[in-house]
Amino acid sequence: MKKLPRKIITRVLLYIRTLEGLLKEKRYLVSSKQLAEITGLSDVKIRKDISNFKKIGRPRIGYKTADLKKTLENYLLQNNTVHLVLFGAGNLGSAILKYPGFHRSKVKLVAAFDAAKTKIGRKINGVRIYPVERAPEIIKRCHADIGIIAVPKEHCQEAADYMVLSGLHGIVNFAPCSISVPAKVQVRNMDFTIEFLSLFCDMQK
Amino acid sequence: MKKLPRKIITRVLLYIRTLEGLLKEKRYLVSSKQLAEITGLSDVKIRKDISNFKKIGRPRIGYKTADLKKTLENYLLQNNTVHLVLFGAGNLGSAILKYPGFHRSKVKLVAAFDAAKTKIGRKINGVRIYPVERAPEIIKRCHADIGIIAVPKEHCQEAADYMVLSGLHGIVNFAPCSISVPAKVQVRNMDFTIEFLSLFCDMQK
DNA sequence: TTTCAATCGTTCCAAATTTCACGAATTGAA
DNA sequence: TTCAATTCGTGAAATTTGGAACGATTGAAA
Repeated sequence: MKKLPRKIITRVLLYIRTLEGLLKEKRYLVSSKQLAEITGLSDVKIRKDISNFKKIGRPRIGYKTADLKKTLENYLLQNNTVHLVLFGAGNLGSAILKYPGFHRSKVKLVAAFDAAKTKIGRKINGVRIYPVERAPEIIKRCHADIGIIAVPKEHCQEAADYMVLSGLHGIVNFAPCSISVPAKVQVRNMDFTIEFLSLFCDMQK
Repeated sequence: MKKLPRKIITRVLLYIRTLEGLLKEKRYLVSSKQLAEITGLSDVKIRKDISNFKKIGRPRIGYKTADLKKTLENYLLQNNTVHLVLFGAGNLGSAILKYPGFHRSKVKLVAAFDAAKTKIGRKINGVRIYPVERAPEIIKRCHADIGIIAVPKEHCQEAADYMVLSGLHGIVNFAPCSISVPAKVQVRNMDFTIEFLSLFCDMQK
């Protein structure tokens, strides 16, 4: 099947999250219009996104919540668990390690790295902290998929280099600086300041 | 002047961040091509973004770093400081309170709210934590612009309601759930799980 | 002075994305 | 059974976004 653009992938993941919530509330049927109300997207867009996968909806009825969720998950995630490693166990890093949203989901944080001697060997929320030098070895051993950068921006590129060296092909960068990596490595930047400011500018109508 | 789409705003904020970095390195001239290399965007796109504001570049030379930064800032931020309030001083909330990236930027976190009696009255990084009931009063008093949701998802909608009640028109939601707010309120969702999964799906080519 | 190379700014075009419009399917009620 | 109402799925139009091409400008070198 064809590769989907990122926008659609992100929305579909939002549908999956929403469907999970609906299932918890025992709502076993849902229409694109209801999903639209919850998510704030348009119903047509939702139907079109869904139609990338399978004709699973029934006119006049909507979708079976569980079936739709399963269909979307099968296509996007195929029962995979995404393995994450974290660089930087400071304030933000620790918060990510303790993030409860991961617990029962398809995401697992398997190791953390830090430069501070005092932190090494400790465990946070069951995840051990290693010295950065051991990153390549450990990342390969535990088959990590994605690296998270949560180090001060002075060490941002260094962390990225370790990740590339370790064979990671995906990086989520929380540091407020750009990194330089080979083209095959995908980077997603999450600069809180930029997020806040961009929302603010948007608000100024 | 015309309102710019969000994508451009976000990129321009990235240029501003990049230009700040260049100034620190005493690089007083920069070309669109150099900015492209640093940011990973295309030089044409960068020139086009910049041309929304003013003809400030000089062929064969590029842009004066300081002037360009000032031009972009003037248009987008107009010397405003964005005032943030935080709901939820747990792990993630505390990390945001301690986030060093805000210090010398246009963003200021002015108050935090939490439901836990034990946290109320404490200060984190100079920001006092108040009971949520006092949110409307305090938010109005300190002219906050944007609210950050960092509460467990069970209390997500409640936090959003307080924000709307307090007159906020922008919300950044870190909780993994959708919120329902009036149309005039802008919401930006930051679900870490979705970010990681979407990057992962993208990587699967 | 003239020429050349680099870089900006802009127009035009292609691709991607969203919205619109509508036919098809299904259920429930008359 | 027939009709009305609802909702899906989709082709087409419209909008947005990104990219290619290119003229214009500038500084430097011959």
